[in-house]
Amino acid sequence: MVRKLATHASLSPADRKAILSLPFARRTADAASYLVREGEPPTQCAVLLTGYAYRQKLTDDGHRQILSLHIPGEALDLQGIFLDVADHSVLTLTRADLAIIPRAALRDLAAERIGVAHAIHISNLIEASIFREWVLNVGRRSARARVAHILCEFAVRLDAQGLAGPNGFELPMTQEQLGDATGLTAVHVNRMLKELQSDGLIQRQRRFIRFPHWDRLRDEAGFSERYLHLDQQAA
Amino acid sequence: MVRKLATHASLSPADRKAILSLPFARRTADAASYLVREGEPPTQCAVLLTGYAYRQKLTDDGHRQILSLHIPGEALDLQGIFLDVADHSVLTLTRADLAIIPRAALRDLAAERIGVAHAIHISNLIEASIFREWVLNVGRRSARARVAHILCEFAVRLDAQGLAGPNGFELPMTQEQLGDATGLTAVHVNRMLKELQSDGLIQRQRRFIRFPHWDRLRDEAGFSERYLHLDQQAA
DNA sequence: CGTTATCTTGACCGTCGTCAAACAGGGTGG
DNA sequence: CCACCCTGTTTGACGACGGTCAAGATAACG
Repeated sequence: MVRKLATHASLSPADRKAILSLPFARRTADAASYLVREGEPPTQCAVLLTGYAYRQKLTDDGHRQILSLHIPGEALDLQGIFLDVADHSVLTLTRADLAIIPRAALRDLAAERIGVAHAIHISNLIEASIFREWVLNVGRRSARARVAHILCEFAVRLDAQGLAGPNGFELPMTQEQLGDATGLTAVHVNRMLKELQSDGLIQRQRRFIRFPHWDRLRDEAGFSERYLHLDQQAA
Repeated sequence: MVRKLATHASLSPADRKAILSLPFARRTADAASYLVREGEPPTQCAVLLTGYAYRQKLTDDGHRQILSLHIPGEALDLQGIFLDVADHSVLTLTRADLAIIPRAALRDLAAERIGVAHAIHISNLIEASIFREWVLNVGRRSARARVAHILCEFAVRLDAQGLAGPNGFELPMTQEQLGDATGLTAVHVNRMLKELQSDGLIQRQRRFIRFPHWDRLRDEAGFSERYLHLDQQAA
């Protein structure tokens, strides 16, 4: 369960054993519960065993921006290990099973085993790359392309984790949340989804999404998976 | 000159010597010259001795988004060291003096000296935090607040590097570039600058900016310097 | 000086936000 | 099993923020 932690980006020889023998506590969290709170010092790192999560920031007048999405198997606060105060919050999107690892244990492990530290570093770098893509998405793309783009990213990442159904996936978020992730309002997200649907680029039933013409959607979104660094070499 | 590389975020004992004895080549680059090109494998890391730089990404229909700004003393491609292919480009904003360090040398040093690797890691984490703030800025703030915010960030970072004049600074970018950084058009950036000016929040003469009421501007921008992690502890 | 990039301003327009109401689904309790 | 409610989705009318286009003004630069 914890083994997916770092294999994503970088191989570790028998560092794996050390990771697997980290102390952890299992916990189940309801949907919409805080795992990290902006402004507080992080004390732990959670690994998503099941369920989804996201990060957010608020403007001082209360507008929310979602910064990233997290799918099962991902570690959630790998940068909080090394930063003294959280600059954003992390919340569950759905009910989720977590493995909670104390921050100190991870720090110690990283200090001892350079392979582990490196794997964490790579993972953080890839996340940073995703933030950069989101700056572009929210800053320079049309509403339609933004929505298409986030669907593409989600689909490709699910697929990379081996979680994608053969012909679609369940999108675990409301249109309100989709709006906060794309810098739009829920109403306008709805308009775009309907538009993509009536143009035949996606099919929906409830929150289950299907892509009849993946390549056309990809084009609309201007999506290129380069930024996900999926084939990043092991170090 | 290279010593500023990592001291920003984390102390290194006599790792400093190792950093200072890295091989490097000095080079002067004109304004608007590419240092890293999206899609290519990075081969080097440049440290900005003088001059300014920025990172950018393009949509497939040619719109540009600026992702971050870099001021003298900062290392420019500290994540390219560990990623196999660049997901964005890095360019100079002005004429700049650079110290070019081969990628392999830095990798080797990081592999040998865990303190150096850690310092690079922290630096990358802080950059990631800045990307997150930019997602928020571009996604959820009004045009006026976006422009105010980028001015605040630039001022505070200059000040942290000891480069701020007592009462203002030279903004080394055109309004077009300011637009690409904030997700706006140059025309609208101009409108916002004039508005901020006539409201007395900034003073300008040419590209030199002054802040008569720093706290009011800060409020307008919704700026909090937490995300810059300026007082991040040494590890 | 002339040439070019940048800044500035105005008029107009479109994308997207706002407000509000109707509608669907999924639980819960009677 | 059905009323009820709550959250989320859908739709329409309207308005505003910011984009577009174009022209003129101001530097910088050779």
